[in-house]
Amino acid sequence: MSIQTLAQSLGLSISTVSRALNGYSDVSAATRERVFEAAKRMNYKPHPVAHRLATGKTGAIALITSIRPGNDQEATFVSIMRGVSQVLRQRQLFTMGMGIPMDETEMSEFERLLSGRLFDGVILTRTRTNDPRVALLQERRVPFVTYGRTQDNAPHAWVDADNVGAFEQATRKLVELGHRRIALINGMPHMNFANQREVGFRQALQAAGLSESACPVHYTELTAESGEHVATQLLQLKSPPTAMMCCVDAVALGAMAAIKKAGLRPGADVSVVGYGNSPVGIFADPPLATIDHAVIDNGRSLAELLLLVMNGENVHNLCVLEEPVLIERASMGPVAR
Amino acid sequence: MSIQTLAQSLGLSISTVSRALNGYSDVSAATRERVFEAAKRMNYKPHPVAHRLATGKTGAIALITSIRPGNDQEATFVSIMRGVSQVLRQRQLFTMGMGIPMDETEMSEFERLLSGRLFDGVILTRTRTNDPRVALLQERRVPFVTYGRTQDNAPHAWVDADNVGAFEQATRKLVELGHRRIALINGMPHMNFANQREVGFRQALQAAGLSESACPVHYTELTAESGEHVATQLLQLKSPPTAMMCCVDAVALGAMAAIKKAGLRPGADVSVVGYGNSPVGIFADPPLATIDHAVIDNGRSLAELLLLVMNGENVHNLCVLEEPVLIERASMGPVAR
DNA sequence: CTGTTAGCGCGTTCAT
DNA sequence: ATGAACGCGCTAACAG
Repeated sequence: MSIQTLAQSLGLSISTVSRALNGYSDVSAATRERVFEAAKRMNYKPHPVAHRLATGKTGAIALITSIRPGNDQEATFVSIMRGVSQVLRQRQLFTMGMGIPMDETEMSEFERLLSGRLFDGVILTRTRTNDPRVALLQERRVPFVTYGRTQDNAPHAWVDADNVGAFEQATRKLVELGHRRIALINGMPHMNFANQREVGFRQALQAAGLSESACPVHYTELTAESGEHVATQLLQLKSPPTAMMCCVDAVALGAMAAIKKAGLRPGADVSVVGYGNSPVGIFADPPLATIDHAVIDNGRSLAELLLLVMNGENVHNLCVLEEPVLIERASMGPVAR
Repeated sequence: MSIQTLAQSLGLSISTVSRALNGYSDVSAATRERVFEAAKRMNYKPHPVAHRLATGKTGAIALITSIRPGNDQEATFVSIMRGVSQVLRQRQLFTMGMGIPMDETEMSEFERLLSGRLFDGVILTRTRTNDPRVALLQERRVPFVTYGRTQDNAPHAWVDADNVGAFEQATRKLVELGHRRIALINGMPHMNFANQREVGFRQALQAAGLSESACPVHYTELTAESGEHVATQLLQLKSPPTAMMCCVDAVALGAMAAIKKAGLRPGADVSVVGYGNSPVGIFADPPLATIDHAVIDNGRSLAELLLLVMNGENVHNLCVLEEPVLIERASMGPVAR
């Protein structure tokens, strides 16, 4: 069922049928009617691939993340996909989630993906402070938006949480609760979100006049296992921290486990704060204090910005900064004395 | 940089260049060399869309899941994607994750997706006992494999865990520990995995001669919140269960929270068993007994089966049944007396 | 208003 | 061993 057979059965030329279907004004109302009726009756659908070849548009966008072992943050990816696809579906666009391994093959895989021309635009997640993928997207002039900012790349559209502010605020809160030895269990510092959270953390320390030596920073994988491992080490220090800021909830849950295994009570003896408000955190024991983060809304914002970028909008002011909210729960409390 | 310009710069015809590039035997070795050299030098890549139009192949496969609010099982989707893409990448195939909302628009969206011709094959997750999506894939003759079996559909290739055996075994273990009132907090029964887990559960009850009335089954969303809600109700029964089998870990974590709020100790007063071996379970308090499930391996299997199906293999014996493993942890213990 | 024609970029059969 | 010519299915510039 091609446009050809449809045209023949109508006794019209292919181009007339095409223009009728695509809503051109230079076709008579009567003809348009006939064409639409016949198309519906014969259940004609334009061949998408031929359509793509002729127009250069694919009708799909890619949501790209990096995948690597030892990363339990996968649920957020699907949440973002949910928000993105919800918006793009209304525009008849497909959202395709794609994962690229974060190893030595990364850039060649990324390049292969871009060369595949499967999509009209890209949403790139998990940005790094200096992100070669962003550079390549810009070089290729692919419309894109990032989830998370960068630091050393040329300007681009982005959606991000105010990581600095969130960690500054949460750390300050711990200071107000009397904590003077606060550790940060952070993600790898080349990940931009981790970098920012550390900045916020240090700002709060400095404002409070806390010594850096009493407030160690560790970099680790984003897993409960890593969180437990690092927290166990921290608790063996001569002057162990009385509070631990954790870059994500999974790490925080691991840290709580370590605290309990050391015979201490999270929230009472050692405070723990996570990030992400993951659904199980509220059911942890004690419930996990965390920083809430509207991931699905971010997905919607990403989609809306991408539509603007694909529409040729100037990229410079296309950004959305979300303010996360500290959720105080029992894992966070006054310093023990 | 099309094949045309490449051919011109070589003083060859388009067809010769094409055949040289595609490894046809009827082209001289010398010419082949020249063509390859020039292609590399000029960085020629065939236009993927034109290639797709000419061949009918897209070089991509879709991993499709249904998305809906109140479902915390999203991490498994990314794990599967990881396994699938790992295998398919070696074949130069792209893996695209796509989510379709599980509501009244589902089938029209699914149809639109299939009509988009963005992929050569499909992996369909979260099967239902009677799955209209499977029926449509068969009608359209799209090569596909499901993650999870169906019951009322025509035969198809699948990968699945032995849900019946896993829940039968875990429930039997609870019986051996002395439990006589065991509840099942299950997913919606039209989801095939939930249906199967209930079958296994009931088999164990029957074998042990336990009364159905003492062993209630509840159907709920796959969230910690729902788990807590249902468990709270269960604990208010006149003869509350001494053990709770939960269809997923998130529900189990919620159930444990409910048990604690009721002043009881999970594992000592009320045993809890989950499913999925989610990474935070081992750090729960007490550590969560669960059923381990090699999700990434399943992803690899899915990819391998799909390659066979796309290769025209007969579908009837294309299936992989995984045996999950019960992991006994402290949330599971002898019945209190 | 409608039809003719020319791409889009590639794969492939059929002569030579 | 090579080239000419056609098909894939559709869009769009041009002519009438």
